[in-house]
Amino acid sequence: MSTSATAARLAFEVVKTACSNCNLRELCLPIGIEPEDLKKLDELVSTRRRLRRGDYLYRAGQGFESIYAVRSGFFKTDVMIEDGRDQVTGFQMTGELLGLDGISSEVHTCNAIALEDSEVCAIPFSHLEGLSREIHTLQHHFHKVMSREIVRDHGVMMLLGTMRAEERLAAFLLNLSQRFKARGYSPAEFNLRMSRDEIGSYLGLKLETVSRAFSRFQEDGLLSVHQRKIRILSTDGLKKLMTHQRN
Amino acid sequence: MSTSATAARLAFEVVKTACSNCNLRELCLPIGIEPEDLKKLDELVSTRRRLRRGDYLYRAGQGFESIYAVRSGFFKTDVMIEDGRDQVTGFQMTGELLGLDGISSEVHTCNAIALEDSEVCAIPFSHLEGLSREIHTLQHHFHKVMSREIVRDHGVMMLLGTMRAEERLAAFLLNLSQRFKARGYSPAEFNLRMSRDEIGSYLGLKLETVSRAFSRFQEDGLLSVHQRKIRILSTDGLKKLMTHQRN
DNA sequence: CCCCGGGTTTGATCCACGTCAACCCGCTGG
DNA sequence: CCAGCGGGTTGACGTGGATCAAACCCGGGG
Repeated sequence: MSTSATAARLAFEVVKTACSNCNLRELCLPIGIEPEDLKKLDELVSTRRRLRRGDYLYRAGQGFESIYAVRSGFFKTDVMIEDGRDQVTGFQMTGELLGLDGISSEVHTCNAIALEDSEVCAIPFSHLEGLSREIHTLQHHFHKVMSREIVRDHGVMMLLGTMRAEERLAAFLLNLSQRFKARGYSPAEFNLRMSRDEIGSYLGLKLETVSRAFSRFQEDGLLSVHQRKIRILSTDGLKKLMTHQRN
Repeated sequence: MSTSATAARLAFEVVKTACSNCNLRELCLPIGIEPEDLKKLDELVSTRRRLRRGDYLYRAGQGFESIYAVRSGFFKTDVMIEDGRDQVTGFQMTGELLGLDGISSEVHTCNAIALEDSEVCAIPFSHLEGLSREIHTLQHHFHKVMSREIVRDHGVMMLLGTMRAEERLAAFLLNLSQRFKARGYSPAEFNLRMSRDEIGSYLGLKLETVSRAFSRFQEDGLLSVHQRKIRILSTDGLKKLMTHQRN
């Protein structure tokens, strides 16, 4: 498969990166590391990489060798099957990890695409494994991160398997809201980095359905929507919508 | 939550278990381990546990301390949300691991239930972490297993998000078939351990829809179905159904 | 032997979401 | 300033699967 075309123009740069003073330590990997281990940790991140909106961080089929921590920006990952159908499997924001799917077969199984200009730290996986043999807390934290990804996926399966359109969108918005909040941004007002189509793909809906759900939420006074600018007017309303409805 | 009721009657037994001569080594964890490491490995599995059909291996909310390898039998895992809705997140057979979801928060996030009389090896997670610091290949293999779980979940998300009822069932049957084959059983003829309802829950469908799809496959000569006894008559037919259809 | 009950099948009807199509809005570039 | 365009909204209509309901099948117990 000729996936290298656009990927080729991606620029690498070796940077003197310091995990030890990175202000998003807790979100990424190194939580609760002993001071004396911090300098070892700094060797972990060998390269920093900048991406422009639309750039691929990696593509399905490419060899796997690093996982990536989002330093800034916003990504989506998607998978594709033979017949051309594809689906967004996740959206990643600052402090979150990308590429865990590649470990199993040494090959990336999905595409990771920047939804806005972004910057990531590349963490060579073999280094990570090596270092996590020395630093217990790093090892354990990494395992937790992988496990959390599994739990998150179960949540999405639940959403896709049992929830109706408006519930899915409500769940999606509440999740985003909370993640923005955790990063110090307003949980009530933010703008979406992804299109209606991408939201739909993630939620197993068509973009028209997503659009209608947005309109409905606005009519009901739960939200104000202007293009991709979202303001949540009633978190409770959204939550109620999810829990209560039917079944 | 009073989850301890039925769980209480589960019997533990400390067994002299030997991973080193377990005939499903390759499926479970220890692949490609050096001979001298094998005896260390044997200390890993501290307890064996037998379960009867319907028994819970663990419940959502219980503290996490071990992962489990299925030695024999068949399990399902399911998650539940507040309002009572639940969904089957997976079916596990011989040689597969259970409990990876519990690592992230030290608490199990789903229920694991035996669908037939089964036996599992309990692998205390802290032991596993300790040993994987010594044995590189164990560490790496474990990471691969976790990653594979993530990839599998993405596949299910794809299925739930983009496939129609019959495609879902076809994909499900092909997957089962392949897993039976990998274990030395017939890929063409097997009997399902789970009810139509459980299949439906896993596939995001109602049991009636599952039942109708089975009937349709039978009419079309792809399958013969008698109760839970399945015989696949045309693997290609099932595959074609998945790839080709619509969209 | 029949009765009972859980799981399954099948049919008739309903409805949430998909599909198709028109239109709109805000941006970019000529 | 306007044209063109990609993304978004809205409406009319079709349909796949849910829902409701009845009947069936099979194993187990009296």
